[in-house]
Amino acid sequence: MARGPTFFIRDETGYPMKKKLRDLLERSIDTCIREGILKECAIPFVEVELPREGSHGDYASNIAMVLASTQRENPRKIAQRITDTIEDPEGILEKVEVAGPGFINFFVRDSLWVTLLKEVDDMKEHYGKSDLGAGRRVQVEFVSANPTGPLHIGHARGAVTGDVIARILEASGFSVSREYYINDAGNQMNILGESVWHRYLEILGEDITLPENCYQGEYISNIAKEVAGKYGDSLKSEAKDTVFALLTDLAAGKILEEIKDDLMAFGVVFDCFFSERELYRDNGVTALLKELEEQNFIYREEDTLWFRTTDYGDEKDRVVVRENGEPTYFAADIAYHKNKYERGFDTVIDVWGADHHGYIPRMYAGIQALGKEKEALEIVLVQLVNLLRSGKPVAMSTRAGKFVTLREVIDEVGRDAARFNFLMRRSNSHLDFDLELAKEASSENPVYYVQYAHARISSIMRTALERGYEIPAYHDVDLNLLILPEEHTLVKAIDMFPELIEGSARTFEPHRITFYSSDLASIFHSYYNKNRVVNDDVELTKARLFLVKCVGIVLRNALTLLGVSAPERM
RNA sequence: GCCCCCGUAGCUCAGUAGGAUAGAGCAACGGAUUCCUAAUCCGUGUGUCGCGUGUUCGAAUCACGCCGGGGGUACCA
Repeated sequence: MARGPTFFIRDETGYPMKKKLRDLLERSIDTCIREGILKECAIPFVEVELPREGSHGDYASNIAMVLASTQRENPRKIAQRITDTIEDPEGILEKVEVAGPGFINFFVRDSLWVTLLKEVDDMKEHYGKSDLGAGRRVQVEFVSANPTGPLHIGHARGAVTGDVIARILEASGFSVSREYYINDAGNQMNILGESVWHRYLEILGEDITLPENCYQGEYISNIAKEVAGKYGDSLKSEAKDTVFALLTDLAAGKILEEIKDDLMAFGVVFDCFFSERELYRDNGVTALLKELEEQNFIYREEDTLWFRTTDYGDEKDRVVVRENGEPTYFAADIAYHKNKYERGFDTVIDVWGADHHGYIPRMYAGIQALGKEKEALEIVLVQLVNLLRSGKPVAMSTRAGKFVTLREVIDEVGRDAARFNFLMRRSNSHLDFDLELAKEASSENPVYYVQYAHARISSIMRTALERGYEIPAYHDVDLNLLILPEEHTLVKAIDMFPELIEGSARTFEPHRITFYSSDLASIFHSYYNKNRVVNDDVELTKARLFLVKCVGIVLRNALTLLGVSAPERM
């Protein structure tokens, strides 16, 4: 389970049926206490869950077992007392049973299931959304790759993960800003300019040996060509400092534009690209460090400035200004986060590659020195990707400029398949990304499995229209005709969608949506193969059309959250 | 050495807030299409949930200790 439980007030939502049952239980317990059937106590959070086993009812609660210790009483007895006291004025329940060590199992009346679909029909593309975030301002910062080369596949997973977290939070009622931090102030930028310089000389016919630390990719030569085309050999006579700065800016600008294009093609759009250079404007970083030094978060050792990160659980203190007077990346990062909070974000989410996990303690130290609570920062780690082709590792070397770019992945496997495949694992675990598998249009590729379910539903709707049916709304149909167990299974799955999103939002776990969409598609495909939606019975057809329409809405909503298209035909 | 992540079926992985008899896909084998899309479905097996101790009514899940894999341990970014 990831971080972030303090993000929400706990039981604010819950999907409709669970909420109803929770209310019944809470009222019953309350009554028991008032009438002396149970001892006085604080009522804990009442959990209602979906039992694995069908014979355990539609829903179950463990509340009696939770109460057992404070009540000093056999949980089965407590369960029985609560059960006996339950009032069910709406007539939700078929029956209630006490089972096992003290579970309370609820069997919901058949006719009630289908009423849950009204919400789906009413809300349509908004079904599943909530107002949990209550408009709180959240920033998600992700990708943030140096503008020294095109995005490669290693960046892709972070890009999708951050993007979908942002989408999920938006759907949960947060006001979300997506941000890309451009590290354009460090030494790597000078090397970028230098790299272009050497290629420029090469194009002008000089023999060069590229220094080992320079970027070697072909894109550098392409930029150099443009430079040569524009300036001819005039740059050779300019002062080197000026030329390097010019080349750096020019290259970084070009590369950044390319990065933006690639991200756009990947369905990832940022609200803000924040330049590290901004932080240094008006001596911003220096001023902040001085302030922190006065507050004793920072101490001086000869020419070096150290931050007391050990005060916040870090292994050792960290340098913020080097002996040579250059601030470290960490120094800029403190200033950057200060800037984030000054812009009014209540919570800031950093999506990092897992190889940066060692920076977590110092970042938390940083924001606490700024006077923020730990809760104001959430760090989501995304594990690295193993790129494969037909099961074999694809060798990559960033230094030599040999890597598979994001653009190439999108071109080869497609945006939908790429995105979906990156979300098929928890961010926390390593991901094998197989290019051949990802572009295969078959049952091996879950993205098509889900999309196919959606396309199939669209097809059913087309057939129905051809045969003179209208796509029914909730009040047009007799939902009591939906009596099959698999129809109830579908309704239950649809019903849990809002809570699923809530869980994903709370834990920053986009993969839950991926798994859910596969599950729902599976239930639907099975239902489809077993039963005819458009059949000889007009009323039954209408009822099933409505059900299937709801499935389609939820599939579409789930795919939309993943940034994956929901095709009408395939 | 220290820190973080991972360890669940032959393989890749889920496991929703500690719940009842542990799940899916793939792989293997056998079946399903007069009719809404076969990119689909149905059936057949598999587990010391890495090992151990503890916490409690109850542990894959929490705590501690081991074992194995990966990553991090810069005045690099």
